[in-house]
Amino acid sequence: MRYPETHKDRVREEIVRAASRRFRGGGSEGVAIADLMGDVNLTHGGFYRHFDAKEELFGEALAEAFSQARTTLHAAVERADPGHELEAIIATYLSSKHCANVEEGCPVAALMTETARHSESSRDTFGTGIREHVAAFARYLPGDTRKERERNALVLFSGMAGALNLARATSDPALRDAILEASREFYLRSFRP
Amino acid sequence: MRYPETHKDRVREEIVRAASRRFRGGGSEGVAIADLMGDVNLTHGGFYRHFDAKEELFGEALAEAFSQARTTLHAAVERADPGHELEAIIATYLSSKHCANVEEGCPVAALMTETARHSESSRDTFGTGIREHVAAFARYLPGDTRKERERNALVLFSGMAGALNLARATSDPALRDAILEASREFYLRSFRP
DNA sequence: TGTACATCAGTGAACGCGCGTTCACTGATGTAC
DNA sequence: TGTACATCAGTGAACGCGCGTTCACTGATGTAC
Repeated sequence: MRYPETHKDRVREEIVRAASRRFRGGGSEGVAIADLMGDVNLTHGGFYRHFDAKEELFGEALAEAFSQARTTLHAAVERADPGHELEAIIATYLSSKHCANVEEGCPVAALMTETARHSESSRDTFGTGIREHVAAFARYLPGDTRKERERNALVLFSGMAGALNLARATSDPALRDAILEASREFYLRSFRP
Repeated sequence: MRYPETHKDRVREEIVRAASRRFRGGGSEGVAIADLMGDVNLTHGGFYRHFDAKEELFGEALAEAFSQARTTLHAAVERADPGHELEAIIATYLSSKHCANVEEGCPVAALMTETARHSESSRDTFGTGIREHVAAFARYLPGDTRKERERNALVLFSGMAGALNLARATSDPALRDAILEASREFYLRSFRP
């Protein structure tokens, strides 16, 4: 059957979005192409009308995840009272909700380790994502120069990603909440102007 | 051929040590049993004389990695001048050497994300490892009560693990060193009594 | 003391399964004439 | 206006490979008699 002109692009985007969620949840190796295509009600054979290889999709899914993460944090900042943006960033990132939602959460936390084993192109996407992320949120961190604020942003985001991962790795809910709360308090105290 | 009485135990330990390195380097899925057995000059068939399944080995390798990590940090603390133990811990953990040596490094940094997808037994091993680690090093952190010192230890180790992972994920050596140095400085400043 | 048998770590072929990738085919619609 | 052909997203069978796991076998040494 013949499809409307916009059809192919829309399907492609749907695949990328589905992959972006799935990969964050289970890693690239943990998700089969047939599963991904099933998410958008197609069969595995059609995959190669849209992508040359699974690895190509991984890179695009990574970029999509960074974009989503940025949108989420931006929204939190927008909702915050003026002067309390940093609190909003920390509270959002280290929330129980973010902890429970790997699939819709930060790609750095979810894919930090495994991206090292992917193609150079995917690693570049990861590096770009981080630089953009830091550039976008450095203004809410203390520091006299932009460079200093960006260094602080790197420390904050890498530290929070570690805390989030550790919280996710523990099976004891009490310990999980303790990690999140202790980290929220610590980073807020450390970086509040 | 018949082997000395201690033979089987020694081989088993060698497999666990090899696996402990390999799994940290490439994750469980990234390493085949034939590779592991090759590391100790055996073939894959013999594996099941020592373990019921690959997952059993993963758990033991994880425990071995925690033990190694603890030994390394203890040694660093022992070498430090009295009163400078925390500096030694931070400098060792966030060193370029640790960053470059995934295989011999911290299992939390290397396997945090993927352990969530393993057996309950392996996840328990991970949780126990973290609790022991925190209990062992909390005394070098500030805090009026043991509980407070342990909370600080959780924040410190999760934060450092995040920084180490981010450094490892970036392909740009300058950015990598910047992350490590900024984090060393930050955590030292934050936790020095 | 010598002989037959048991033991058991290790070998390597084989099995089975999952999964990435390929490919011949489908069928609805657009286009050429 | 009608007819033959081209297009191309999607289908599902098939291929090939890696790898976890199984299994019959090996062969050196210990043990029973």
